[in-house]
Amino acid sequence: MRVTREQAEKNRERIVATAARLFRDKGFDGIGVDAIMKKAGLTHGGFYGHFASKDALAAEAMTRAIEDSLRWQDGLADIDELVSRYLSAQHCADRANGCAVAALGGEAVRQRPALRSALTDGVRAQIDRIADLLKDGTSKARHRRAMATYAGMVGALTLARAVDDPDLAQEILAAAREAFGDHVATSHRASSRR
Amino acid sequence: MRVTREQAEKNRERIVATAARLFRDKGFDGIGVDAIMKKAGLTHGGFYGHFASKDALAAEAMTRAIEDSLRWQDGLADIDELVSRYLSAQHCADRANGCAVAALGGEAVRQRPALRSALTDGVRAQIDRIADLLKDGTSKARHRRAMATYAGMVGALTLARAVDDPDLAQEILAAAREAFGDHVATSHRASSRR
DNA sequence: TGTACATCAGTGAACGCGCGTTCACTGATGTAC
DNA sequence: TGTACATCAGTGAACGCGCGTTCACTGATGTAC
Repeated sequence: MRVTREQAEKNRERIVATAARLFRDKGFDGIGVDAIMKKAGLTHGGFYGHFASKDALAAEAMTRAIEDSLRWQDGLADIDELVSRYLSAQHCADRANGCAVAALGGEAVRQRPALRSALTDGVRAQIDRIADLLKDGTSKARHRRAMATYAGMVGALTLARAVDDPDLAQEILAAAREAFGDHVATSHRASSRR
Repeated sequence: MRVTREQAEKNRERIVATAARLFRDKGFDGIGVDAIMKKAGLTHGGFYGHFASKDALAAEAMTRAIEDSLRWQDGLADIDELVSRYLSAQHCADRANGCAVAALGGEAVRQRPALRSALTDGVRAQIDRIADLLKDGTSKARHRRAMATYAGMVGALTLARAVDDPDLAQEILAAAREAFGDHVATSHRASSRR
């Protein structure tokens, strides 16, 4: 049954937002069009009125997921707080609403160019944001440290989620929080001056 | 046609070894039983004479992949060399023969317990190995630094592979090599003494 | 050592299910007068 | 503003392909005598 244009647009939005969460939670191959549409409160048949293919939705969903993962950091002015939140038990447990790069980075290599491009934009944006929070050094040096810090964050989250022992997971998160918090960002600077 | 028991055992081995490489290259959902058997020089029908299911093979292949990814480090006595090799352009390009944790860590959450358990063993072994290469500090402190270093390595490799810009990928690898090489392992120690 | 039979590793056709995609249809919305 | 018709968002059945799994069969290996 037909629906207002406004409502149709809202539906489309909801599909993208739902997919952005479900893909992060279950992976691109782990969730189907049918399940996404059902979760969005629609039936699968209408899908192709909104998107050319599942891949096309995946690319849009990745863009959305990247936006989501950056948004929670808005207003954070402290690298230590950023790192603590990123490496929190909460973020570790909540794949669906967490960092898209950590959740989908490993699968992205095999996805469409548009999707990889969206992810790359997200990586760049995240590196810039971390670099902005590092106070000392040239822009170039801060970006270098930001890349290493971001790598540490993504890796620690990936490891903590992959491992089947909750204690080990917590140890990894704690070790990374200590290593990549601001006091070490400082020591990185010191070492790169050597 | 029947084959020597010895040959059958070799075939089984080859299936596991092939799968260990193909899964790392294409992901668990990205490669089928048919393709694995073909690559191993057999036909798919014989598969279930060797394994109970694709999942069962995946668990064995993960164990094998973990062993592979640890073996190339044998004889390395220098943390800097370990980090350099792990974060080399070569390792970045060669998913199939590289670190199983970086290649499959993101998908492991959704796999069988046996597979996750194999991966967890691998993570522990890798952390121990890095800790052994760090010369100063208590065992506990070295393990803490090893976890952060390993996280940085896995994250940097994941990011470099995920991104669609080769220049950015190289920058990330270079930044991580600088940050997680031994001179910074030293500065980590310094900072944890603060 | 040689022979006869049982075993069983590997083959390839076939099955069945899941999932991406298509399509005829419905009925509410949008529009022309 | 009201009426008549065209449009089209969403529905649900159906299609077709890929893939994990099964199975009857083959013929070489393994074994009993």
